[in-house]
Amino acid sequence: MGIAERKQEEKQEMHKRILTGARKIFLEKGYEQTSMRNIANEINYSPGSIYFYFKDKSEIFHELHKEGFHLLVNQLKVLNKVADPFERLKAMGRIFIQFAKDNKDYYNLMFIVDEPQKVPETGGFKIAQEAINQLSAVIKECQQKGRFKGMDPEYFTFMILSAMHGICALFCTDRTTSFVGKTNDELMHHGYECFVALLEKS
Amino acid sequence: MGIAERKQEEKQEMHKRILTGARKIFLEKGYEQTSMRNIANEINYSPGSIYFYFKDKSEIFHELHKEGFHLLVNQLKVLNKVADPFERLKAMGRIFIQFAKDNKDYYNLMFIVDEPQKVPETGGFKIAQEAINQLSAVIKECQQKGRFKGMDPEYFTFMILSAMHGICALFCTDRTTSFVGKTNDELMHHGYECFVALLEKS
DNA sequence: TGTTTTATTGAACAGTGTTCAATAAATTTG
DNA sequence: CAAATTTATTGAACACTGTTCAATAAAACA
Repeated sequence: MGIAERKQEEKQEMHKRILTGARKIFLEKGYEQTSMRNIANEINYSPGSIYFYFKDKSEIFHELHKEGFHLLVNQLKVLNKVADPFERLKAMGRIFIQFAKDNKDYYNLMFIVDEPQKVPETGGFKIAQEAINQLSAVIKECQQKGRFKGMDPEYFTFMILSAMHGICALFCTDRTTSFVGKTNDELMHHGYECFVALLEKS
Repeated sequence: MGIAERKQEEKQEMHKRILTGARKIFLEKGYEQTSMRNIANEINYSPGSIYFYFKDKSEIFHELHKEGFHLLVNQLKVLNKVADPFERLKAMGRIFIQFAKDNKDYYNLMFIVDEPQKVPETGGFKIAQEAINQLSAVIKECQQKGRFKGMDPEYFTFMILSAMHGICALFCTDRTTSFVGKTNDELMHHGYECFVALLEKS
C-alpha cells in the first residue's frame, strides 16, 4: 500500500498548503475580509478546488481557531515549573495577555470573531474547555491554601477569565483609544497589575 | 419658507424610516449579515436610494452605534441619586451588565463589532469617552474617601472597565458555554459579585 | 407653462461563497 | 499495454453582496 500512503500524504500536503495561504490572509484581513478567491490566489490554486479539501470557509477558519489554541496552550506549558498556585495563577494571566499582544489576529479568531459555530464540541472549543479547567484547578488550589475565601470557585473562575479577556478584547478590538497618553502595552500590563493587586488583598 | 421646512422634515422622515428598517435587520443579524437590499426590502424601498440619505452602510451602522450609547448613558442617569461613590461604582457595573444582557445586539454593535472606523472622533465614540470619564471620576472620588489606595486611577479605570467588558463580551459572543450547569444570568451576576467582593476588600 | 431642483429607480460593475458538469491526471483492473 | 475507474482540478454558473450612475419621475420655482 505504498501508493495509497503517498496519495494520502500528497492530499495532506495540499491541505497544508491551503491552510498556509488561508492563515496568511485570515490573520491579515480577518474572517469577513478573507475570500476563497483570495486564498486560492495566494497559493496559485482554483477557488473551487479548495472545496475538495475543506467543506467550506468556516471549516478553514476552525482549523486556524484550533491552531491558535494549541499555540496558547503551548505557551502555558511553562506554568508547570511554578509550584505555588497563586504565583501560577498570576503567571497564567501574564502569559494570556502576552499571547493576545503577540498574536492579536489569532486572539481575534479565537475569542472575538463569531461565525456560524454549528458544533461547539469541535475544534478549539475542546481545548478552550481544557484551558478553563486548568484555570479552575489553579483557583481551587489557591483556595485550599486559604486564598479567595468564601468565593464560589466556578463564578470566581468566570470572573478571572472575564477580567483577562476584557483587557485583551479591548486591545484587540481597538477600544483603548479613549485612554490617551498611554500605550496599549502600558494599559494592558499595568491594568493587569491593578487586578493582581486586588487578588493579592483577597 | 414653509415648503423648504416641510421638505426637510420629509427628508428626515425618510432618514428615520431607513434607520428603523436598518435597526431591525442590524440587531437581528449583525453587521456583516445585514445587506442594503435587506434594509431596502424591509421598508419597501430601493437599495440605491438609501445612498441619497446615507453615505454608505457603515454610516447607518454608526448612527445605531451612537443610538446604543445614548441608551446606555440614559440608563446610567439613575446613578445621580447614589451619593456614596463606591455604591455608585458598584451600581454602575450592575447597570452596565444589565444593559448588555437586555441589549445584547446593541452591545455587539457598540463594543465588539469592528467595521472601518475611519474617524474615531465621531458617533458614539465621543459619548463612550464621556462614559469613561464618568467612571474615572467615580473611581477618583472613591480614592478620596480612602479606597483603592496606591492605585493609579487611569490603569485602575481601565482594569474595571476591562472586567465589566469581559463579562459582557464573553456573554455577547457566546463564550459562556464552557461553564456548564450555570445560566448566563447566573454567570454574569454572580461573576460580577465576585469582582465586587474583590473591590470591597481593597 | 417651462425650467430647475430633488428624489427614486433599476440596471450595471466588481466582488462574494458555493456548486457542479466537464476534464485531466493518476491508479487499478482486465 | 489498454481500458476502466478513481481522484483531483478547473472554470463557468448561481445567487448573493456594496456601491455607482444614467435615466426618470416628482415636486418646486420662475
